[in-house]
Amino acid sequence: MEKTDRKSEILHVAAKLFRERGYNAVSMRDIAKELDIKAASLYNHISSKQEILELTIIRIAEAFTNGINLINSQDISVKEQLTLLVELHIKLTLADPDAMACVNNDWMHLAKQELDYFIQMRNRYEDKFRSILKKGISSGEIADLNVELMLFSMLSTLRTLHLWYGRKKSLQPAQLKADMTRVLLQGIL
Amino acid sequence: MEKTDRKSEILHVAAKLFRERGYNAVSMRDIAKELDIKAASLYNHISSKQEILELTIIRIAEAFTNGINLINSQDISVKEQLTLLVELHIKLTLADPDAMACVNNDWMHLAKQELDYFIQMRNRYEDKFRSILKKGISSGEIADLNVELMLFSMLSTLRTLHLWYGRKKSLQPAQLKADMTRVLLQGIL
DNA sequence: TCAACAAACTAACATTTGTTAGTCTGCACA
DNA sequence: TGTGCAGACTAACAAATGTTAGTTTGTTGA
Repeated sequence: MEKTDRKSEILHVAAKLFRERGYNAVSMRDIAKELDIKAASLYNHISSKQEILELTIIRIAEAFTNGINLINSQDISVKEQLTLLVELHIKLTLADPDAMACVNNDWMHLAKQELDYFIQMRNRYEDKFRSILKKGISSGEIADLNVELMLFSMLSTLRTLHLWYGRKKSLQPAQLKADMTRVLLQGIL
Repeated sequence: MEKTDRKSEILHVAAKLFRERGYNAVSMRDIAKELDIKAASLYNHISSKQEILELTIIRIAEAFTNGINLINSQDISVKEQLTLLVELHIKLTLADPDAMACVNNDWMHLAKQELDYFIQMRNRYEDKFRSILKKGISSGEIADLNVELMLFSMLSTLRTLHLWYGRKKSLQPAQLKADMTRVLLQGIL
C-alpha cells in the first residue's frame, strides 16, 4: 500500500512549490531539497523541469475538456448543464488544488507546443461554456445580459476556488456545490 | 506636452511585460530592449528590479485601501456600497490593466517588507468587504448564504476583469458597471 | 564658450540556473 | 554468490541573471 512512486512524489511536491512561488521562482534544487535529495537525482525520474509543468497542467486541462464534452452531449436543461459545470470545477479543484493553482498561474510557461495545445483547449472550453449561456438566453432560461460578462464572472469564480477553499473546513463538497450554484445563478440578494 | 519621463516609461513597459510573462520570466535586459536601451541604463532611473515591482503594486493596493475606506465611511445602503465597490474595481482596472494584472499575479514576489505591507492591506480590504456583506445579511438586504463564498465569488470576478475586458471594445465603462452590478447581485437568471 | 548634468554606453562581476556525465550503493532475483 | 538495475550521489558545464563601476555623449544655462 501507499505505492506512490517517486515520480508522482516529485510532481506533487513541485506543484505545491509552484503554487506558492510560481514556476520560475522554483528551482530544481528547491524541489530536490523538499524531497531530501540532490537536484541531479530528479533526472532519474523526469526528463526536464518543463516536463513537470506539462504533466501537471495538461492532465487537468484534458479533464476539463472531457468534462465539458460529456456535459454538452447530454440532453438536459441549461440550468442543469451549468450545475454540472459547477460540479466539474469543484471536483477537479478538490482533487488537486496545487495543480489547479498551477494551471491558473503558470500555463504561460509551457513550451510552444504544449502552450498551443493548452490554449486551444482553453478556447474551446470557453466557447462551449459560452454556447450554453447563449442557448439559455434563446430559450429564456437566462437573462439577456452581456454574455462575455456572465461567462467570465462564472469562470473567474470557478477558476479561483483553490484560492479560498480549504480555509473553511466545515464546508462539505455537496454543500459547496449547492451554495455556489445558488450564488452564481441567482446572485446574493 | 507628453512629458512622460523615463521612469514612468520604464514602469509601464515593465508592467506590460510582467503581465505577459510574469515577474521572474522578465529580465532587466528584456525591459531594456523594449525601450531600445541597455539593461545597465535602467539603473539611471530605478534602483532595482524590485523597486519596479513595488512601485507598480503598492500604488494600486493603496488605491484600493483608500477606496474602500471612503466607501465604508458613507452612510448608505449595503447595496449602494457594493455598487461603489464594483465601480472602484472597474475604475482602477481600466486606468492601468497591466499594473492590475501585476498586482494579481506577482504580488508574492515582493520583498519581505513590502510583501507584509501588501498582505496586510489585502487582508484588511477583504475584512471590510466581508463586513459589508455581513451587515447586509443582518439587515436582510442580502441572502443568508455562506459569506466566504459570496465574498470570493464577487472578488474573483472583480479582480480578474483585466483578463477579458478589452476584447469587448463596444462595452462602455458605465454599461459595464451596470451590467456587472446586476450579474453580481442578482445572478444570471 | 564652457561647466554641469542627465542619461546613455561598455565591460565585467558573482550567483543562480537547468542539465549532463560518470560513479557509487544496496536490494531483488537467478 | 553474483548480476543487474533503480536511484541516489559528486562534479562540472554553459547560459542567463541582477547589478556595479567607470566612461562617453549631448543638451542646457551661465
